[in-house]
Amino acid sequence: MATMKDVARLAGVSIATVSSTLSGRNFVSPELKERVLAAIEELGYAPNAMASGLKRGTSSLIGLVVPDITNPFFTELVHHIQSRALENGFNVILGVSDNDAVREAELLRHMRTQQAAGSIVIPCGGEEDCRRLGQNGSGMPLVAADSAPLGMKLDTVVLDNRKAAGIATAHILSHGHERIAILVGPSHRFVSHERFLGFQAALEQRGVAFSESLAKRGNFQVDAAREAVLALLASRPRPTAIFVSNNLMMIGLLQAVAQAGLSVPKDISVVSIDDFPWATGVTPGLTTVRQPVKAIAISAFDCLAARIAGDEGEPRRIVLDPELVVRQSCAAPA
Amino acid sequence: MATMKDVARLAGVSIATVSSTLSGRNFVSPELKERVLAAIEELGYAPNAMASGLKRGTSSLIGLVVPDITNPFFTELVHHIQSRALENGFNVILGVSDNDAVREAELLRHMRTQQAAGSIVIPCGGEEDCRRLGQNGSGMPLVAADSAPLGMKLDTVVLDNRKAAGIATAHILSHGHERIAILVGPSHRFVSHERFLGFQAALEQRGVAFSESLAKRGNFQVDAAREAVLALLASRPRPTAIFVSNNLMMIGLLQAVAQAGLSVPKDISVVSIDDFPWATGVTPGLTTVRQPVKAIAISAFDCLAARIAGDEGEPRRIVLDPELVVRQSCAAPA
DNA sequence: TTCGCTTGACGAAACGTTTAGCTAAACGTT
DNA sequence: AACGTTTAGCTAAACGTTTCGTCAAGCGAA
Repeated sequence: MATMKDVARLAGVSIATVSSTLSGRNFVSPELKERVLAAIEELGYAPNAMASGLKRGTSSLIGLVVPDITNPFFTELVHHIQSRALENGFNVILGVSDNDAVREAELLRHMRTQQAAGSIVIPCGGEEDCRRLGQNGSGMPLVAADSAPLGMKLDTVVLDNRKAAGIATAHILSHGHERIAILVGPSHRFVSHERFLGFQAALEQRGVAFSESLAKRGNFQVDAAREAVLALLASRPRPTAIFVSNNLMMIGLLQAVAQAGLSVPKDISVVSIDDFPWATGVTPGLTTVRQPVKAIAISAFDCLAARIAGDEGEPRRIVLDPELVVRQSCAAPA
Repeated sequence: MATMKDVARLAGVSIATVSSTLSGRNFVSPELKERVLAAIEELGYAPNAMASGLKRGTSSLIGLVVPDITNPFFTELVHHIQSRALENGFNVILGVSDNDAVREAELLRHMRTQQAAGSIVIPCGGEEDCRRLGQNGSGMPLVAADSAPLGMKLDTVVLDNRKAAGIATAHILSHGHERIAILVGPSHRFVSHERFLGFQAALEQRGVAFSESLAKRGNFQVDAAREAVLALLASRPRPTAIFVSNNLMMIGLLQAVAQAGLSVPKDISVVSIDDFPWATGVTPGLTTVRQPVKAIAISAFDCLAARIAGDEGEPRRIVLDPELVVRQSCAAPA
């Protein structure tokens, strides 16, 4: 592999001149510049980011740690963060924590070892684990996105979860439903709690009673949601609508409804949080609350970039607004 | 950020001893080992992969370049490659080429600059672009997965695309269909071509005529597929079944069928290549040909790992078998 | 005691960059 | 002509590791 030394020798200049040519930090005469570029071309020289990073004490890598890349919401987030990073000259090291806080911490150590200039994490743990993230003494800037509780000593970028649940619930209520069930995520997660509160608040505002028996607390995954919905569908009186607080649980719901031989929205109305890329491919189209995924991604990256550039201000919290996407899965009760 | 020097000073040993303790390459007495570990703990020392990589002339990074991370098939591939890599002590730099061969090449240059020990690429281009990948003179080992044409001078890991199309088509034929349409991907892509050939061969074997008017050539994307299917559904005599040669086109198909007020499989049967994580969430369940995603991922990584370890053998081609997953989207014609 | 041998630990030289500091040539002033 | 000033380009010292060769101490054998 050719090095600067080789380029310098071939071009008949010093390595400092090669370096200056490449970085543009010092003036190099057009004549030498040309010779250097020709030598680079001829040797197929590519700079060595490790050497340069070592010397400069930083890298153009950022870490990105997500709980589960197959969840389309996270996939899209990764996608947007990656492309924003690329536009800004950064490469992304991807880590999948698999919803395991221990692995998450381990991956962040990896990022630090790789000298990542900073990292973005979508915390998978409960509030306790998140608090530990906040005490990241590593010196590597860290930004938490999506499921960051209040009070982390970090920049955080989150959805207004209460509002998201609120507009979903309000939409259901506006069709005249009164027995509305909810699928809640894992109780130790901040996101679940917020969405649950938003749901309750919306009911209360409309004067509709909340019944604990209609609240199913699961784990944000497909299977648990299916079982929960089967139980709901078997109960009497059956709820006429279900608010589903994330996308994976929506899949479980669809499975359960099909299995019970019922149909949406004739027998039961549903609205969920998290839009799907394929929400338009199913019949009926699913009414969902869309997160501003791209805006979350960009805000998170830009926060991180600011920290990398040396911003030392107080931790910021950016809260973004959801948007209701009305399709056909919510209708008036039978 | 603490360095080995700091650790050495605090432990009262040389940096060589610290290095030996960490790498285990030389024997260190238990006593010193303990002092070193204590110092590491106290200082919160983390090794600097750039320095070590620079010295050793290699890194524990691998590049992974995919055309489009939001396609669930690629998402899953990324997921499995990432976890296999992690198990083997590698971190993954993710690059999304966005189906652009220029960007793909650029990303591979990035990987090289970052001193990736090797890269896995899912080529997005046609045969011409792929051939260029084969002449990668960079010295960085490269493995192509999923859509690699024959004759690349690279290790390749691919699905048996002809067989995949064959078993899908045979399944359709076994229900008695005779007017079978096909949605083909972009014609310059090897994968499309192979799947098309598999389709034709299966028809021929059963003595069913192939009609060019029932072959719709698209771009593997949702929108084009929807339009193509709308045209097919409007044609008379209408085809009774459609073979869809990838997952995104399947979404387009579902949209078109809903838009035309028809239903699967009553009015039209469908079978597609690429299973979806949510294929079970739609009604009716989609009959698909599943790619052995995990096996592809593992093979690709293991090939790369062998090259990184110094394997200098001839380029290998690993061909893996598809599997038919029967659900409810294919029935007898009306 | 002396000699070689083993062994745990160390010193110092790389790895490929960046960059501070220097040199010498070229120029404009007086 | 002598002087300072500018400037293109160079030299060499880092950056934090790994690793080769060295060294001193401890040991058994002669």
